[in-house]
Amino acid sequence: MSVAKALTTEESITTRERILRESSHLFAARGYYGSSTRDIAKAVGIRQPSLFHHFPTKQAIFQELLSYSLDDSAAVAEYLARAGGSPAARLYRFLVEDFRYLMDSPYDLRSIFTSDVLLDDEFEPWGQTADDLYVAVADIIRQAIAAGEFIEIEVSFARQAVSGLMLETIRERSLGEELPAQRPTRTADFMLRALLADRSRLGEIAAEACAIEGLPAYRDTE
Amino acid sequence: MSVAKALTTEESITTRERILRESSHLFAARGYYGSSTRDIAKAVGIRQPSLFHHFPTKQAIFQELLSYSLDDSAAVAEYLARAGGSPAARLYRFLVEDFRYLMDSPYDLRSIFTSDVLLDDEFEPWGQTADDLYVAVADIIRQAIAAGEFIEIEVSFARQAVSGLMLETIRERSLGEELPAQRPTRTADFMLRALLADRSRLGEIAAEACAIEGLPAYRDTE
DNA sequence: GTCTATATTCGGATAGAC
DNA sequence: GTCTATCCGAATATAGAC
Repeated sequence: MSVAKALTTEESITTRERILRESSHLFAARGYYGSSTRDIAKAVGIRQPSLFHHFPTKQAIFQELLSYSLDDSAAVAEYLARAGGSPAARLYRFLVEDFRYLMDSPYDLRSIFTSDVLLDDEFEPWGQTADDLYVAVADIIRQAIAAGEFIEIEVSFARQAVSGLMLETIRERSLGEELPAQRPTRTADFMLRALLADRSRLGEIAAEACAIEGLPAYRDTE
Repeated sequence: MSVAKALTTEESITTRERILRESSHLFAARGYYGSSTRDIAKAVGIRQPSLFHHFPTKQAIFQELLSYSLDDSAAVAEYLARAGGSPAARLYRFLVEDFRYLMDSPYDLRSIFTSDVLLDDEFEPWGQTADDLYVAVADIIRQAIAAGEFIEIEVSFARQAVSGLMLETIRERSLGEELPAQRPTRTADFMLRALLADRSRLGEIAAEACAIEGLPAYRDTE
């Protein structure tokens, strides 16, 4: 019954949504410029000009994927940067939330993070959003160092380590097999182990992270 | 005097080498398919058809960059996977060596690691080399867990964390400013802090890592 | 070793029928 | 909402002069 339901759900996906999903996989595999509108159309099962009924340009497809992957993450990071309580717990919560969102997404978002294109003028607004996200994460790390929860470490370096782990997770997911459900917490554990001044607080911090409330919701597909 | 020397050195770079350097930057910024041979030629300061005097195809340029970034790293990782002594120290040494190589390289090797293209048939041999590299690193990690030096952690996850950090370092370097000279050891420290069962052994392990001898040499440019 | 000129294929996007 | 047919610019690569 649940299989039948799943199939029904699959079949009710709109063409527009299928374009987004197939595009994300092609962009991830061959880059934005390496994926032609003909490739996308073929993957979706329509002819090339039919794409332009759903999106005005190829750019618009990519922009929608960018917006999906960045807007909500940035909102969550900025919320957590301003929230109270343990900064370490807030970083932990961000990692768990963001990984889960990326893991469960039907899109393969590698091309956004590897960002062949993010520097281009056409996509500049999202370069800005990506910056906001980075600044918010760096801010949480700075707070954790100031509070003595993290070791003395260069903030930009720690922030980059976070990005590196995220990117690698997205990449792995797109290589095929499903990632285990514990992956988000495991990744957050890993990160915190490297950063905490007192490793034995990890359990306590994870518990506090779970209790944080009021986060902005992530967008659904469809 | 040393500045004059440096300038002389700069000016003695061959056209072929300049093609490799400019290509690597373009590939990193806009992807392999997003960078035309016209773009490359313009960056080098010659006309587009002149490229084909130095490389038979555009593919061949990318393949040379692939070979540069993967062959020696894989050789070093495989040597260290078979070497004796502390596995943790061997992983540490690999991280330091590989980061230094990537940091000091005149090429921007992001496009190789983000690998839009590595899955393509045309570049299949280097997909294999990348696999060899990953297997060797995973093997060192496995040895360290078995020896009780590392916490019980999923090997593939730890290996991915290594890749993520590497990628992020390459990316950062290419965004502009020079990275500090301590970056390789700092990165290795970070990684080991997350992995070690007993964090206090870090100093001792770094010292043993420095003492490892007989590593295959990395290639020079020109 | 670099140039001009050009062959040829493939890219994004539009017009208009159904 | 999808199709066929088509425009037009840009892509890789070659030929042959200097």
